[in-house]
This record gives sequence, C-alpha cells and structure tokens, in this order.
Amino acid sequence: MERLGDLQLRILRVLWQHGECTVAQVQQHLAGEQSRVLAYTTVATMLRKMEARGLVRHRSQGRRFLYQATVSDEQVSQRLAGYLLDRLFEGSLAQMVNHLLEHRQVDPQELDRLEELIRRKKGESGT
Amino acid sequence: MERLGDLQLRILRVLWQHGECTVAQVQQHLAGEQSRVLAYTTVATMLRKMEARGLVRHRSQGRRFLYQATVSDEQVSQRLAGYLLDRLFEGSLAQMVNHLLEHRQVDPQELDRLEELIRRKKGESGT
DNA sequence: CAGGTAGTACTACCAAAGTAGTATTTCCGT
DNA sequence: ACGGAAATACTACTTTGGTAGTACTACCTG
Repeated sequence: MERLGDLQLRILRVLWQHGECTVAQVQQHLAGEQSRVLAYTTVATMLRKMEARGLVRHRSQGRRFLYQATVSDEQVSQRLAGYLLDRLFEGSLAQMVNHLLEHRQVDPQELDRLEELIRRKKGESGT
Repeated sequence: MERLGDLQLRILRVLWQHGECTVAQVQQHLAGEQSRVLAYTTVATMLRKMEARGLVRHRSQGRRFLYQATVSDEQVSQRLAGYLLDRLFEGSLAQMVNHLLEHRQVDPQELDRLEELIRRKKGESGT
C-alpha cells in the first residue's frame, strides 16, 4: 500500500464517501468533481487493477460489481502524511505546520481549532 | 513539477543540503543514507531525466557535471503538502494535525513549538 | 606515450499508472 | 423473442520512474 496514484486516490475517496459503488457510480462521482469525464472502461480497468493490489474488493449484485475500499481513509492518510513528514520535514510536525502556515492561507477558525487540539494533546500526555 | 518519484526526491534533498554536486557526490550522499548503493549510471541517468523535466540543471567543470536543484525545498514542500492537505484533509490544516497527533508519536517539545507557532500566527493576523 | 580511470551518452528493460478500445455476455424492455 | 443496452474481460498503448549495462571519450599518471 505504498505508492498511490492520483486516480487511485480519487477513486478511494469516492468509495470512502459513498460506500459500495458500481463502476458507473464511481465514474459519475469522479465526473462530479472538476475533471473531465473518464471512459467507463477506464474506471473499470482501474478498479480491477486496484483490486489486484488489494486496495478495493468487490461483490456481485446480479451481473454488476459493487466495489468497496479495503483500505481505510485513516490508513492511507497516515501512510501518506507520514511519508511526507519524514521526507520533507524530518519528521517534525512543527516544521510542517510552520511551513503550511507560511505558505497557505489559513482560516482563523483553523488556528483556534489547532490551538485547542494542542492544548488537549498536552493535557492528555501530561496525565 | 507535479508528481515526484522517490529517488527524485531523495536526490533533490541531497542537492538542497549540499548545493552543487557531481554525480559521484550525489551517489555518495545517497549511499550515506540507509539504502543500498545505486549504480553510478543510475544516478547519472536519473539526473539527466530530472534535468529534462527541469528539476535540476548542470554546468560543466572540466568534463564533469555539477548539478544543482532548480526547484526549491520550499516549492516542493508546499506543492506536496498542499496536495496532501487538499486530497486527504479537505484543505484543513487542523484536520491534518489532528490526524497526525493521533497516529504518530509527537515529541512534547514539538507540541510546545507548535503552540508557539500558532500563537505567533494569531498575533500577526490580528495586527 | 600507453593504459587505466572517471565521466558522460546512449540504449534497454521492467513495473505501474492511466487511458481506452474491442469482444463477449447477459439482461431487460417492447 | 429479439435487439439494444449495460456489464465485465481482455488487450493494448503511452508515460514515467527506476535501474543499469555498454560504448565512447578524455584525462591523468607512471
């Protein structure tokens, strides 16, 4: 579950968000995003490849397949975020946050939430 | 400057850290990390491919090439972190931090630094 | 000066992602 | 019952990353 392509990630997001989907549904949800419409077979092929890699699984409903993710949002997020953290910020969360605070607009509410998170985290580790 | 392979990133990191390098130097620094030693030509080829993509450039020193990165640490970090943030955390920094706080060990010092960062950020936006 | 060494150039190959066409099957509606 | 629609299976092709061998060249050293 190392490297994850762009389309693969988009498909996983669809499945996380909508649960079991037919190929057609996945295709529609992908199209619902900004991007251009992918051929039905493109989506189907990608799903088959992802199944071979263990990222999704399917069951049959009539002659149609219902796909669902076998990896969780959590798992993937952790893996990818950890990857980035280690490779670009020497594993330092503070360094990463610092970077993002400097280079992206951050909603003031976000800052409040962040502050709260840290307070809470400090509390629990102190206990 | 979208997708960045693993080796490519490692090479960039070497160049960011050490500045201009010959192929041999890049190879050595890569070997200095944990991983197995790559063939000299592997490194050379990768550098040539990266130059074609505009990630690095070279100048000649005698018959030897000195490579240097043309993209900055900043740029790459921003791009990759932003990518992840948008794709997995709906652009919410707090969500990402929350996730990382839950799933990784975080040094208490890191929490302090984080707190400080946020305080500072709030201060400056308030002004 | 000759021969090894260090350098680059070129070529090749594999795997994976992404994209999609064609073939085959099956189901459903009229 | 039949024809078209819908579904999956199979095949194919392109690009990119990663890895490295071979060929060619030039330099330096004894």
